[in-house]
Amino acid sequence: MGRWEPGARGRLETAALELFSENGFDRTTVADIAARAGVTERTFFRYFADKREVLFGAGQALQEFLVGQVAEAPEGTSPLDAVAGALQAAAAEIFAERHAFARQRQAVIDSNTELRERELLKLAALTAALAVALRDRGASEPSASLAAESGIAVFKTAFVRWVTEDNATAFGAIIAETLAELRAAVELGRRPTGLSGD
Amino acid sequence: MGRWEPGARGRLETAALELFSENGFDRTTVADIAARAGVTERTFFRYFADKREVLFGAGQALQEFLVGQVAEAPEGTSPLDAVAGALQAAAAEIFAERHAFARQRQAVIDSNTELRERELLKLAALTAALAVALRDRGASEPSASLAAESGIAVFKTAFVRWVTEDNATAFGAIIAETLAELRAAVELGRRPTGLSGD
DNA sequence: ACTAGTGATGTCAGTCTCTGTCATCAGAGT
DNA sequence: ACTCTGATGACAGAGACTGACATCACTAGT
Repeated sequence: MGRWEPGARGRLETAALELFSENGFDRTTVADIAARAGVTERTFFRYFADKREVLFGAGQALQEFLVGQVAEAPEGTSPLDAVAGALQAAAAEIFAERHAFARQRQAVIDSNTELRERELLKLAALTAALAVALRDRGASEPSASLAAESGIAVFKTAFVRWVTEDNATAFGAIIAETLAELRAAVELGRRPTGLSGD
Repeated sequence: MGRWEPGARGRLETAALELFSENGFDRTTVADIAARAGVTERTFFRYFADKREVLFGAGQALQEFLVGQVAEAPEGTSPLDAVAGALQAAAAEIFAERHAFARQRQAVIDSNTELRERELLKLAALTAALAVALRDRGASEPSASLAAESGIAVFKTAFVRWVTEDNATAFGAIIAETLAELRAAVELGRRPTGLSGD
């Protein structure tokens, strides 16, 4: 393993979040981050493919967790419910104790378009992985992708609320409410409304 | 207006799509594009904020069209139906005659992560704009965003099918089918399934 | 201990994206 | 002709990222 000061990766992640919070993403150079972490610019790029990636290391773990949860959902669970259940589990086991961290991180991301762009890419990858997991448990194709998309839409919407509200309302409760809203919104259109339609 | 050879913007867009198709996005430099278009690299960056943006000029027009359609939807139309109606209109009036172009463009985008990233950003902006349009016609907040997200999910899924299938099936028909699939997928979960839930 | 091997890091040179600044040039209005 | 304006060119430079090679600390084998 490493022979130098261990934990270079973690130091880089911490340094980056601090500097982005203090000075903003654009006004922080990779050289700045590397200096604070006590390594070289070159080393930064050995750990992270690009400057933005330093903020998204945890995404991989979340994705694996959610995919695992979907795979283990009780048989007979509908695709959307399987995703919703996975989100509930993540809310309890991953997000619950990281409200402060999530806020700081999200504030940085929201303040910069490039970072929001990367976040969307990560969410799209997550959506695709969930669709695969749903197919693996028997869902057919258009449904699997749509359930995954809907589930992530719920997650995005709920996450904004959770991070925005000062009093850290239980993330799981917000997810449940948001899912109900989605169902209501989609069902609303069921009744004929005079729109030309098909 | 321009005093030099007019249409610099269009020439840059054409040159970029050609070169990206021929050599790939990474192996094409902005200098290459500018040279083929008969301008300088500096001029490229006067028209487009960055190298990727040259492929997304049409997005703005599409967004305005869809927002306009949503605004004009008959009163009483549900949010999701308003979005679906707008998509139908766009399918007929914008996409119908551009199947070949859409395929080429999408092939380029799909072959590069950075471009897919930008595409996601554009779709997110579109989603946000639709949510605003829905609120303007009376939708409440969580519903507006969720309807917009769901509508865009339908669009994304349907677009993939439309571009993938060789025989250019009517885009509108695919959209209608996909919307029905979404409703089925979301309703499935309505019945209790033994999932812990709330 | 001595020596070779391994993995993480440093060093350096270079390409490409993107920006700021100033000069230039064609055409419109006077 | 004279000026004003808007688009473009020319240049310099910062910063992101890459490839190639050297180095150093520790490990394993002898």
